Amino acid sequence: MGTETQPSEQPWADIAPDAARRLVTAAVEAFAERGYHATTTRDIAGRAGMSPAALYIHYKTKEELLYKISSVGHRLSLRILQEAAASDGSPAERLATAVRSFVSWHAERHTTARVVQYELGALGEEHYAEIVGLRREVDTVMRSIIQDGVDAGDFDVPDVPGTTLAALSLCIDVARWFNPEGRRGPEDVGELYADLVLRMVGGAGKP
Amino acid sequence: MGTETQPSEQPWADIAPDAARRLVTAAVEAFAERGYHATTTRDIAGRAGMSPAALYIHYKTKEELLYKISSVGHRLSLRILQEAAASDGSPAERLATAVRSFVSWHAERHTTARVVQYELGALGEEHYAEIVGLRREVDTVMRSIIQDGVDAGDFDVPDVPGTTLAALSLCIDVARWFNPEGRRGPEDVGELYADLVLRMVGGAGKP
DNA sequence: TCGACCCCTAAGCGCTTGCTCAGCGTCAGA
DNA sequence: TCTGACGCTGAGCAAGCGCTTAGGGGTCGA
Repeated sequence: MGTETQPSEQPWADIAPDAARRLVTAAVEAFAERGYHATTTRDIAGRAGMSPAALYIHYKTKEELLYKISSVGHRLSLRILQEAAASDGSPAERLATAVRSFVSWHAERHTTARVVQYELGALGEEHYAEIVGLRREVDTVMRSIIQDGVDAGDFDVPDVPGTTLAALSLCIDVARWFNPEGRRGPEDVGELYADLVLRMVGGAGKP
Repeated sequence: MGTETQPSEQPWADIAPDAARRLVTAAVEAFAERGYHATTTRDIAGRAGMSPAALYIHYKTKEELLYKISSVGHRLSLRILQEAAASDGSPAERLATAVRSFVSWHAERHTTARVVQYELGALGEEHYAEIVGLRREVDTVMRSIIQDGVDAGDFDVPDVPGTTLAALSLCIDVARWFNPEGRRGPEDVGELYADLVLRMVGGAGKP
């Protein structure tokens, strides 16, 4: 709940000209609310307090804005997962940390995460291919934690790729349903989900 | 794998004039592929082998098509869940059956499910409210199975609403990532997920 | 004081969108 | 043979889309 979010978790802090940053945050809001295709460039510019033409001074196309959001968002969430995976502790502890932080990022930044996770299909071909590469890395990190637990004899997992898929799917889908007005805060969901994923790998009571 | 799908699981079998049915199936394909907003009425009509104007003889608007798909799809998936919940057996067996059939429907009919689960936001206000009601029923059914297991002492679940949310989220997200070309068939995913959800409720080895 | 530079806007272009409408062919019943 | 209902098409309308362009108005160093 009261955990202060690090600046690194605020995705757009270091985007260069002020106007460009205002445009990204406006686009994130709009894309998350209505979806990429239902959002107009006029709407984005309006939310950023500018005329429609101003958008094209900072970004070549509307798709480039989406790409920027998707790229920065994917890299940030991947880094959060990697840091958790590289931390000290048993596989169970690392898995719990990974799920907790990955999930609470998806909840805390659920507007960004929604765009990141659900608007991939609107990217151009090359941009899409690049993002798919990042997603594969996410999968690799999660699978390696689970595999470590299996190798150490701490987890009981008959199907490692399948369980990895399910665990990531669970985390990612938080972006879809999370409601900041709801009873559960980001940290609460992270805690709940860390427990559930530990149960899935059969390593709940392990050191 | 070889399990024959009942006609009831083929959502559009009983839509009245042939042309109207061709239009729904064309719309499902198009919406699932590109999303509602990125799909044009010309595209839908084209896939159904008709001129753009023909669409409006059978459906008042493009949104009405989406509503039809969403309504039929939600009712069907709800019924599948309800039937599993009403079956004989221990809570663990009923939960496994529910997850297995709910998940394999989402995989088997993943194009329909994708529209059902991810295009809600494009519905008009009244239609949206109606669909939200159906979704609440889905939640109620799943929660009651889990609660039964807790009451019977078979499950160990500290947070019933939270676990219900997670279990449904897991099932629903299958529609997003499922790939019919992949190694896992719908029945395989159903089996895997039934096991994982049983682990989540701590009732894996129970009668 | 001046010109160079950067941001920005007003206006609008070409195109696509959801949707309409007059009319055409087909076919059952009289 | 005529008639009316039905299912459909070709053509097209108004509105809105992504994006462009010409030019205005600040803020600099010189």
